[in-house]
Amino acid sequence: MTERLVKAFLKPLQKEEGLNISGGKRGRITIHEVASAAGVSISTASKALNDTGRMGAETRERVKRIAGEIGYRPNALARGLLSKRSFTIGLLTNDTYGRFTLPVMAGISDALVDHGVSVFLCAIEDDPALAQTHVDAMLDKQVDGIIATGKRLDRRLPVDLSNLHVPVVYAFTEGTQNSVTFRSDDEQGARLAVEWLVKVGRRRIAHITGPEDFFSVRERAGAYHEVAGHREPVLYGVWSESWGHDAVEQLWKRPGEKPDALFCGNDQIARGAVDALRERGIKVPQDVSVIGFDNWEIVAAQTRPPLTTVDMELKELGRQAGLTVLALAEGRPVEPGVRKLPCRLVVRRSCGGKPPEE
Amino acid sequence: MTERLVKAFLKPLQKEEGLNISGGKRGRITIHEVASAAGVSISTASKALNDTGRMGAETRERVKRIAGEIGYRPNALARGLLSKRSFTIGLLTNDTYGRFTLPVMAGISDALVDHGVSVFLCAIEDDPALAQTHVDAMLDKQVDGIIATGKRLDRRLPVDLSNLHVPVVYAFTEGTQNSVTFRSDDEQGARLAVEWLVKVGRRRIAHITGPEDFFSVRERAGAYHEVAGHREPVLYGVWSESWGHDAVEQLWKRPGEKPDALFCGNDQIARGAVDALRERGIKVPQDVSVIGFDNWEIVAAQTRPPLTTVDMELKELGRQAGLTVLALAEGRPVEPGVRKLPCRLVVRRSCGGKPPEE
DNA sequence: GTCAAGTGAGAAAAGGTTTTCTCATGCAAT
DNA sequence: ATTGCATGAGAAAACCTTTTCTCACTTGAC
Repeated sequence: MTERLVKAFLKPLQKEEGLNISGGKRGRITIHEVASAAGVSISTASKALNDTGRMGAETRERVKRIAGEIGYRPNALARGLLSKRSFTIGLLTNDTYGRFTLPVMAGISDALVDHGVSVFLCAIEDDPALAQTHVDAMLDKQVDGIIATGKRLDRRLPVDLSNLHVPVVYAFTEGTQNSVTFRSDDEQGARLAVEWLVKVGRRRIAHITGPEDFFSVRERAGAYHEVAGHREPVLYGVWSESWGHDAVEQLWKRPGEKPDALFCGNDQIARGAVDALRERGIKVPQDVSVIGFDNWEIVAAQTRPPLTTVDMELKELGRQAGLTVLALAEGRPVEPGVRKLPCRLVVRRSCGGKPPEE
Repeated sequence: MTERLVKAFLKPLQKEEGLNISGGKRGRITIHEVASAAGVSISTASKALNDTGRMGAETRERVKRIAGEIGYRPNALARGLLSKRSFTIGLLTNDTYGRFTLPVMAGISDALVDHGVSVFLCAIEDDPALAQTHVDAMLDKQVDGIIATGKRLDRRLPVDLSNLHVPVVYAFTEGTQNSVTFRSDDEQGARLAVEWLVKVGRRRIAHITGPEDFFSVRERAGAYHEVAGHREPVLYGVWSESWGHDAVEQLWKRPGEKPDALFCGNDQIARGAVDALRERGIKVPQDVSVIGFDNWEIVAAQTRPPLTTVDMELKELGRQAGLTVLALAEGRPVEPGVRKLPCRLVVRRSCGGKPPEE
């Protein structure tokens, strides 16, 4: 029974009987192997492979060819030790569900993979000690930079990143003085939504949204008032379907004319609202248009009818944050400040209207 | 205007005018600083800090104290170069939404952070070239191991990890011959679900589930038949709310007795089913019990009524995968094979019945 | 007073790479 | 025949640790 037990990194060269379980770094090929296989010194080999230094074209080619043939790959640890660049960055987040973090992460990764940069993901759940542990671990590993991200624009992560000796970029979370921060332009996004409702012919547009203490809630409400006027009330609540449901109940219980459109603070609220309308026999989008916010596919696309909503372009946000932290790591100049990225309207079926021409 | 531009890693010691944007690794304290501050050689300093070698207790204490005071932290790159351990592992996934990856990641991180291990997250979207790029980048960085995870138990990642010289563990994805694979015990989970329905008094239990080509679908259906018998049909479809909705329509359009319980293949299907039942005026859980699978909080908890469902304990799965890859990296013996982890019943309100005693 | 054993601490090598410096060769110009 | 210079390639240092080896000194025993 214990015969099948295996050990990784056995000292003696074990017979590989299909035991691909183990690994064992023994075999890793170094530049020494390349050099001796090509009959040159390691310095020449290094220069050949990096296209630096002076040497005969034939030598350079031969070294490169041989390196390729024997499958040489430079050890990033050794390289990083010397160059002070680990080609590694850290992504710190307190967003457990990954609603915001995942798209941001995808963008970062997308932007940096071509530069050979890998990303440490550290999920800290609003736990300062855990956060510090993760930050320390990353600093020890000589990350080239850190991107901090969260689930809310107006809150800080529970750890101080302001005096690190590596660059820090904030994405979708509150940054510090003199830092670079990327965020969505919620005002513009809200305007996009309300203008679309106007464009499809709605006039009595109500706004059902999240808790008023969210900065983005106030920004969106501000833009809503600007475009829609003050004819309909703003209903503040929580970020849940059931609040969307309840809010519709409230609105339809009031005397007087009912809204003909609902601008909802996120897709979950919108979904709750759509459900409540259906239960009242009100047709979406024929009788009432409903628009969401976030473009959380899993909610927006599965609602019946699928939700027209505002996408915060978090992937693009991540991409830019990634390129920025890379620029800082390479010592390129970057202007500090808050960068607002525009949102995008995603037209599905909950408002009526046709998608804008491509 | 350009005065505010900043450069990271400026050669000359720049005045820090609150420019916490830049970083600049200049200041990093090495063991040389510790040694000279303590008036000992670097070898003595190293031995003092690592509690190895022989030396006077007083010297050891002094070195440790001074290291703490000046904030010394060993460079993991240099350490890794020598020890062949980078205290870094890679998590490879093709699950874009993170539905399965995030809990697994949380478990891995949770288990390994205390060991000083950080995790590279690599999202490859079924793109073999991208996957290879990521794997190469991780190998170059000398990861101690790789965990492969996916969105489906019976599919491989689009990259061959079978002959790497680092250990590989599979979690929630199909592994290779002679590898270690962790997966949920879907059969046991399904049994848990159906037995619960029986326990709350249901007898005509239908099963609405995903595509039959999913291995886990067949496993769950098998367990369902075992417990519930063959009185009611199994409806195979897709993993969406609308399928859940449609399936209920189908079931209730048939002549004869209707089911008094629905065992759904995932929470989204369950949610669609609940919605369809409500539209028909059928009360959940009074008239019909509905149970889901996955315990995807965002769906299960927001459904009205909140869904009773089966949790696959993915975090625990991640934890075990993390500990296993660590064990392999350290050369400890691990038995290859597939490990099935038990699921857990999460009782909410969609079935009636009381949660089991704590 | 000599020897063996034990103690505290430092010197040096190793790990894999990049980079700077040095050296030898060959060739053209004087 | 000597000088000057361009060229190709290697030696060695550096990055930061850990670990092994060596050395000097003290102590106790004969």
